[in-house]
Amino acid sequence: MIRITFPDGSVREYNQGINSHEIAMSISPGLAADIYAATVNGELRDLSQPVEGNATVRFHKWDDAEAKHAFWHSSAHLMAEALEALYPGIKFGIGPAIENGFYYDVDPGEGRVITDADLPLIEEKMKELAARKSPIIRSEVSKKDAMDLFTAKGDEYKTELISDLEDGTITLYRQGNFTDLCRGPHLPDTSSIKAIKVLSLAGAYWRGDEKRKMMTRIYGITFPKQKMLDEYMAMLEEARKRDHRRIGRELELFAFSPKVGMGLPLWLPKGADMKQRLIDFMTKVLKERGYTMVSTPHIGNVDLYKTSGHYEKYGADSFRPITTPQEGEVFMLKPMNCPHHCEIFNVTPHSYRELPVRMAEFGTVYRYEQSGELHGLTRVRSFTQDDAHHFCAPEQLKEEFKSIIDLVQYIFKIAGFNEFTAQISLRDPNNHEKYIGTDENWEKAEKAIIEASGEKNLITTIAVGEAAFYGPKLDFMVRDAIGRKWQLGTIQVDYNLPERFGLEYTGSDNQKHQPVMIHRAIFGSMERFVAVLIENTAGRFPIWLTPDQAVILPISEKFNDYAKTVSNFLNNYDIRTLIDERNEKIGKKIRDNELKRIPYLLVIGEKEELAGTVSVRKQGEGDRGVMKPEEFMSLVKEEIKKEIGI
RNA sequence: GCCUCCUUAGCUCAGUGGUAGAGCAGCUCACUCGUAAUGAGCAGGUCGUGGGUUCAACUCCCAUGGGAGGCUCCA
Repeated sequence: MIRITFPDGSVREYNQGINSHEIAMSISPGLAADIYAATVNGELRDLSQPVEGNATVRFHKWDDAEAKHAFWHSSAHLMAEALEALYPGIKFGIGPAIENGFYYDVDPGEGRVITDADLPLIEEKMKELAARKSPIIRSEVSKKDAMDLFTAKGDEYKTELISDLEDGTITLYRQGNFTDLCRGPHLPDTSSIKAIKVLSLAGAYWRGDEKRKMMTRIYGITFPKQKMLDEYMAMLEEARKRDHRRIGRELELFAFSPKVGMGLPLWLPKGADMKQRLIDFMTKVLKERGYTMVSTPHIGNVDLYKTSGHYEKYGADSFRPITTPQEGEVFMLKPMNCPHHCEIFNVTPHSYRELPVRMAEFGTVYRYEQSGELHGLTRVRSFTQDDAHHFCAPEQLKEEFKSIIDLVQYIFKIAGFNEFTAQISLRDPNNHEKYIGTDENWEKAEKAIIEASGEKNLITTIAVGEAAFYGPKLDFMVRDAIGRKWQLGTIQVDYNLPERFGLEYTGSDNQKHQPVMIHRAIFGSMERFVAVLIENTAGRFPIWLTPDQAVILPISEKFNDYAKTVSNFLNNYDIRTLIDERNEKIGKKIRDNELKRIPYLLVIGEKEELAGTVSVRKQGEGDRGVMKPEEFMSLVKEEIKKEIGI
């Protein structure tokens, strides 16, 4: 008999050789049907693997990442089995579970191409195979046997993977006619894979190396219930509707023109207006928080970037240098603002009494991103950073961090991102050569970040070894309305540039000291921030920010004059108000303006003109009743005050 | 950059080896209207660009521009 301990502390006894699935079954068949993997003595295992000896067992239901992982990993194998049946001789790379579903990288073989039209066929085959309820069988093999098996099959990708593995740790999983090299864990059989969708195709380099072969990556997702798949597909559809590129065009916020150049955004009047409003708001907040605004040119002498080290690091991947009629004179488009800011710091001598210096700029930078990397406003070749640099003494780091975290929290709240997390990136303690700066300073900085985050109650994860070579950092991730994560703000400590630019200040000891530099951005870039804002709000922006706050809808052209009176009144009070003067029925005007996401629709007709009122309709919510223009104005002002406190 | 796919009117999309269609948007006219699409008419495209095959190309082939998804979340 063996003793099994459960997470709640209870203990049950079983015969030798029992597996997790059978244990779950003994508790209740309902539980057994709900679980997909088990953690046995802290190790993630197949349900069908026997439990040896006394053990603690924790079952994983669907909501656990471990369960989804096993489920999707087995689904990847199921897809591979289908692919092998459909395309004999196909070769397999890797096929992992991912955050949403799974993929398999395959090489269909010379001259064979898998296209979108094939996806439904693969899906059908998977359904057919899943219905066979084949058991998924694990086996441990020697390195040699594994090598022989996949060599015989001619699968050079698997043999390459095996050659990197330790003998004695290699396991295979087989279901039906398909055997795969795999660590597991897996489902006991394919019967629980009920809802299957093969989603898309993509190219992916073998082992992520662009010098190696391009594999065909097939993405899919599966669920134990059809309803869950339906919900997932609905979520994808919702994400598609919120796509900032689509909404950006519909609401006339921004555009791209191949003639201007790919990745170079054109801000249309409404989008430019919104962007400027964000900049104005941020500028006001920064000034209140002890920042000084600076402004620097869009180009800089190549020597500037040689000094900063950016030329060496990014020069080859960037826009080409700009030459002038003057022999030997070379400029570059500015890829970042920091070198310019360092030179501003260097213009005057500094005393410890002035520190910290907080220098901010909405600086437009230019980076030659690879054409395939470009994406809407989130990945562009010219963008405006809400950049700032703090120059401070090492002992001021923690306070500076706290002030920035505070600012980030404030701005995110106003922008409507109520849920966010932060990642602290520290250096790899075993690889000191990789980093610049003294151990003492690194320890100080890392301690400052960790303590500041703790004191500001940030939810953080710590990533060891993820720091930049020049310093540790703190990155912020927001979660949007449909659960997607976006990286927005970043705070980075830098010991590199102060050294390269010879920055210094005079301390209380009358000695020269090197300041520490902090790079930080809250929005990240105006482009990216607007994109995330669009996707988060689906174009229903906060009223303080939205391009048009109200639109007046006259019932007929007879009331256009009264509409002008009301619109003049509201515009005088800075309520951004339009009139829909088109000769259309009121239903049509309402529909069109609802689709434009204008927060308030003011219907006016004979009754309103006689009473001197407006009939207020809130976007997406419907009729709010009749009120005087003054009352409506106060209502909007009140709402803005709630949003941004002004 | 690389892989797969897409590229037809301002937008969303049909379409066929015999030189183009719809809806919406736009314009004009009528209606002067009460909370998510009034009706009629008009106009709008050398089918992304450049080659090739063909009696004939929007359609087939090649090149090129642009767009979409993706390019380790590791056996």
